[in-house]
Amino acid sequence: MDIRRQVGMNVARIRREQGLSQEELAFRSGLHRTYISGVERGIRNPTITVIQEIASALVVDVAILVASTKQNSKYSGIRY
Amino acid sequence: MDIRRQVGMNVARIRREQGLSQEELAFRSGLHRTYISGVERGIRNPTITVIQEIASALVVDVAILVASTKQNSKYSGIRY
DNA sequence: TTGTGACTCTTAGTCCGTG
DNA sequence: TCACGGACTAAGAGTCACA
Repeated sequence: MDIRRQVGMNVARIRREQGLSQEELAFRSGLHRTYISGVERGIRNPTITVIQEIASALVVDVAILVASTKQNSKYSGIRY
Repeated sequence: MDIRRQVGMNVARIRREQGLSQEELAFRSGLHRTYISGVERGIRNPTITVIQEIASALVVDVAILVASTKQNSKYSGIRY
């Protein structure tokens, strides 16, 4: 599983859970709307600082964004 | 707390726990030794794919490398 | 509201060294 | 064994018009 797709799926899922548009997330994270789009689709290869900014805008830990879907599909199963 | 330092401390700590040199980790991860050095010191801004390669070489999950564990700050009294 | 190609500018990442 | 620097090439950051 490509880590970029994994991060993208997590960002998109959490963003939707919070009822945000890509544009709103872009504004909150200080990134461009099309860049957020690229990250969510897994075609961008973001640096750790960018991921940090997105995580901050979503008010979640960076570890949540890089976690495999299998682990965080149900929060109950997470082991740290 | 700078996420880059956080990742750097985690990489350095886990690498030492496994008794590996920077050069050995560089070889296993397919990255350059000077780059590993920079990541550990927090002066590099690695992409998510690079972090995954390092995580793979250390046989840990990516989430472990980005985790902000309070244990790290007082680990061995290291000053950064 | 989001996807996409095509950019420019900046930095990620390599390779040569030294102390 | 590692920190650190200079110079370099590949790739990411960041933006836009348009679909």
